[in-house]
Amino acid sequence: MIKSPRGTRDLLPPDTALWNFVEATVRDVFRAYNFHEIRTPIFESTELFARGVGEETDIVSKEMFTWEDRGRAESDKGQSLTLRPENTAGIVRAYIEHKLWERGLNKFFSIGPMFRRERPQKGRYRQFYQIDAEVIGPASAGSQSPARDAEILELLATLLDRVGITGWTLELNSVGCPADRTKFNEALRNALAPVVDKMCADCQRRAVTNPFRVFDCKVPEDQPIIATLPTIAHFLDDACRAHYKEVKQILNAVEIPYTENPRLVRGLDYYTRTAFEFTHGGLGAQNAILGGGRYDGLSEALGGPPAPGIGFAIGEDRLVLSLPASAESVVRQPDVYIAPLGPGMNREAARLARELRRHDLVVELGDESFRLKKSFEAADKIGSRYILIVGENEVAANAFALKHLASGEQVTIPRAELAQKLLSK
RNA sequence: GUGGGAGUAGCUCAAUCGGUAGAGCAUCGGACUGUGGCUCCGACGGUUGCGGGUUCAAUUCCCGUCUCCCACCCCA
Repeated sequence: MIKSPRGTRDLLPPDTALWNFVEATVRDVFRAYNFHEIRTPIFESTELFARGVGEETDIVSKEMFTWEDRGRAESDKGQSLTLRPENTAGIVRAYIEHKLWERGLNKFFSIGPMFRRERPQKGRYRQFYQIDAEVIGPASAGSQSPARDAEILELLATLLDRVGITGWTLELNSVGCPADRTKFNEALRNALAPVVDKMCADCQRRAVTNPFRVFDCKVPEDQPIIATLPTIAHFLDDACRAHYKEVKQILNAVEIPYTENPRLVRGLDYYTRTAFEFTHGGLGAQNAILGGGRYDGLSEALGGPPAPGIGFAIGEDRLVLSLPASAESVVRQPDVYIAPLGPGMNREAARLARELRRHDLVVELGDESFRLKKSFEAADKIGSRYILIVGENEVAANAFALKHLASGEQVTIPRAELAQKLLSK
């Protein structure tokens, strides 16, 4: 049997209804904040991600689905292409390619699949879905304002509330400018050097490869040491510090609760200043529903003009996993099951179904070969409100037996009044 | 990529010491030819994830492999 490839999965009804509910709600929220949809390709040139996300990141160095184009044209041959592992680089590429700075401030959202070649586990798939938003434009259009950061965070709080997720936590930090991070990194290495041999094996490795990660250590014995290490907050320059402060003050003004986490870092190279995550229990080790931050230097890194921006990516799979159990039944059930009874009745049933569907009723259609009992069972099974019997007697009288399945109440109703009856509760 | 656990009918799970693979639910049919849900009866359903090995005999023991789950790593 051919199975779906590792780390991919089929979304089936009724789960798809839940996904559609989430996406419809998300679109409503974006509309209120004047965000507009952008759709970019699902694969891009490999170079885009190498430069945009960063050669040294895990994503680029070992998680991308990459192949070489076999195109016949010389210009295509050997072109290295990659299934997008994230969406920000592609959107910034589109910003540059279409000279979107001419439009001032761009507020985009996008929903679609991303691909990373990781080992799957709960809430982590090789094809997964992200709901992205990006605010990008020239600084003169206000793209660098802390007001944009706060608006994004307030939007997210609204969005999670609207889809029905409770118990989320907003974790907030500022990772400063690249220069701040260089200074911090150096200070961290210096602080670790004399104590690292007293720490666990993982930390000893992290101290070399990625000192930030030492903060993630869960070994109790290491905590006193970690408490003494410097945090990025001490290394922010005045402008970054002021920016961060203003973001927090606006959040206070709009009453969005947040937790400052000076140890929060993000894995993609392009982040500057504001960095954030919304976390949720019940997701196992992958507890981040979404993450994001500011990327003031990304456009230039990709060969574009200066264009500060901020964005986020929601893991839609994780968002759905975080929904309360009460969110399960959002499927609209049929209003009526039409039961043709006996030879030649399919034709009349089809005409009736067509009429009723024009009134925006949800109609399921049986088959004339079914015994009436079987039609009833089928109508029950799909949860239809009514069953409509189309037999010889009904056709002759041009009036049909309509039975309410839950109450058992049955009436004979003239054809002309059918739709009205079905529409009225 | 590393470590651990699990894989038996569509689903949830049994199967004693290695001895011909079973139940509930679901599906289909019948009791019941134009009136459902309940009940009863019956049927269908399996290369025990896949491949190899040991054995008279493997769902069971061994090896490999695939997938999922958990953790690491990392991220959404």
